[in-house]
Order: sequence, then C-alpha cells, then structure tokens
Amino acid sequence: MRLTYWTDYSLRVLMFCAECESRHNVATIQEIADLHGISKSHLTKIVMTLAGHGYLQTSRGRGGGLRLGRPAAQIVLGAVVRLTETDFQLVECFQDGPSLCALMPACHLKKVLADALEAFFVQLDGVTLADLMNTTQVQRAVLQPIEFAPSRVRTRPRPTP
Amino acid sequence: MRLTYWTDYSLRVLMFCAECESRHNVATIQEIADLHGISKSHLTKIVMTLAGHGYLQTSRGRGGGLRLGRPAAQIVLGAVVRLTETDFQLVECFQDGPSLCALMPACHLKKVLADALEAFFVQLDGVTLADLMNTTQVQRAVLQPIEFAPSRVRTRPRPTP
DNA sequence: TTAAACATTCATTAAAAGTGAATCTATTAT
DNA sequence: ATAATAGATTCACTTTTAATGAATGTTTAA
Repeated sequence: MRLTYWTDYSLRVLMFCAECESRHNVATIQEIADLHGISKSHLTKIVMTLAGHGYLQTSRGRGGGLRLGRPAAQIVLGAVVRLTETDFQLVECFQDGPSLCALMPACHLKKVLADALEAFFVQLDGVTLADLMNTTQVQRAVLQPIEFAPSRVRTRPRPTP
Repeated sequence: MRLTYWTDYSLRVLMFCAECESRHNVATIQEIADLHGISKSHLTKIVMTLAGHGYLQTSRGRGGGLRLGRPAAQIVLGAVVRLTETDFQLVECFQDGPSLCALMPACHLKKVLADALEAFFVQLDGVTLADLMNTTQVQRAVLQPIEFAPSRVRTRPRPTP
C-alpha cells in the first residue's frame, strides 16, 4: 500500500513548477534535483513522463527549463497519480487472463477492492495542484532552499510481526 | 499501489474457512496451501497472524484445523487489510520524524493522500467476509478443487513507459 | 561557438516481498 | 502408549522491481 517515489517526485516537481509559475520563473531539472538530493538524470526521466503527457512544457538550451503545461488549478491530482503509478494489481485476481485463484469466480473480492481503489481516486480527483500548496510557505521553500535534503531513510516495516 | 500476497492469501484463507464453517467442517492449513499451490509453512505464518488477532481459531493434533474466530458477517474487510498490510507510507512525507522533503511543511499532500487512503478503507469497512462470497460458487470451489492452482505469473508493469 | 539545459541509454544496487526446508510441539484416535 | 496428524517456529534463500546514477547525446540561446 505504497505509492512509488516516482509518483512522489512527480508531484514535487509539479509543486515546484507551480510555485515558479506564480513567480514568472522557469524551473530547471538541476535545481529541483539538487533540492531533493537526487541525480539530474534520474529526475529527468520523471520530468519526461510528465512532459509527455502535457503536465509540463520543457525548453532546451540556455534559459530553458520547465513550465507547467497548464494552470495549476487544472492539474488534477488523481489524474497525475493514475499516470505515474502503473501497477494497480491489488490482488492476484486483478490479473488479466484465466483466473489463477482457485476460489474464483466465486468471490466478490475483485469488485470490492476495485471499488475501494476507485474511492481512493475519487478523493484525489477532487484536488488540484493549486489546492495542494500553501502559496506562502511553498514560496519560502522554493526561494530559500537553505540546505539540501538529507539522505533519505527508507523505512518499510516488515510484513511479519 | 499494490496489496501484498500476504494480504491476498489472508483473505483467501478467511474465505475458505467461512465456507467450511457453513458446512460445519474444519479447514486445515495443508489443504488450503495445496489448493493455492503454496507451502504449508508459508501459509502457516499467515494463519498465525490471523489467529493472533482473533480472526481464526486453531486447534492442533488429529482432527485439528482452522475455524473462524467469529461469524463471517462480523469480519470486516477493512480491518483485516489494515492488519495484514503493514506499510501505508504513501509518500516520503508520511514518515515520522523530521521532514525529509524540502517542500515541507508547505504542501498539503500528506493530508490529501491520507484522506484518499481513508476513503479506500471506508469502502472496505462496509464489506464483511460474508458479503464477499457467493456461497454457492465458493462452495463448489471448496468441494471440488479439481486441480492445483497453476504456478503464479507475476506481472508488475514497469514504471517507466 | 560555447555554455546551458533537456534527452537517452545502459547498468547497477538495494530493499522487501515471497517462499520453502527443516524441525519442534501439541493433540487425539487407535 | 504411541503413531499419526496438524499447528508452530526458525532459518535462510530467491525473485522482483523500485530506485538510482554514470555517461553521453542533442538542442538552443546568449
């Protein structure tokens, strides 16, 4: 029950660009990568995906960088997450093809979980990039990236007690 | 955006036991493991977790096995999934401790995602184990496990296009 | 024409889920 | 009693895939 860091960074890029937008600035991959302590090349892939789907406009060369592909108020969170997250197989019976579970097609689990997933996204569909930010505070963060993000600490608790 | 196989099997065990319950039978770990093509020892760990939280009652020795710890209609899906799934860190900022994201505490992402997760569980909280099954069909599957489950095919699509 | 910035390819690492073998313990039918 | 059954525990391994960076190419504006 996690989202990927891919999604996480995708959202951070959009937030960063939204703030730059409001300041009539252009963001660069390098500065966002530095801000979060990851490599430019890695973040580039993330940016490319977003750009490929119209969420960002990129321009090369000097003075180039990133802009939002559309107004922040028109960027719906659910749509972004549906894009960046690629694997929605909650349980095995979500797989296409012949059923692998010996209990199928007896149970309603698949539908129940699909409904729950839908509820998750309905919630996210009610939020835009603009809603996501407290302009004042994000502005400060973007303006004064005092220090690099500390090295990440990944803590994924074990499934067995 | 996946649930673990741990959760998947947990639910299958409960469904199996629910059906046995209605037939005044006792299920065994071995037969459920065989039905799904996984090892007894592995499934035992799953069963132990469920038993440890009152969802199953186990009894050892000859004639022993598994029973539901309470009526199927009182086993709420959301509660089970909350138990078996252990990692709800949707994005980095869900981590305890000092914020690692350079944009924090500026954005509302954490709350928005937490709300979406809640919506997911609210949906599951409206479903019980009893709701989950079409009794007739599950009964048939439990009664006539014609063949073992085929070897699983895990297909997790890559994140990058 | 050079520096800046996006774009692409390739390969590697790390983390965690998933899993089984082997063994121990309890219980009951005979 | 004791053998068979079935849950319980420990240990270690495998597989998957997310996460990531190095190296390099391409475009564009100053």
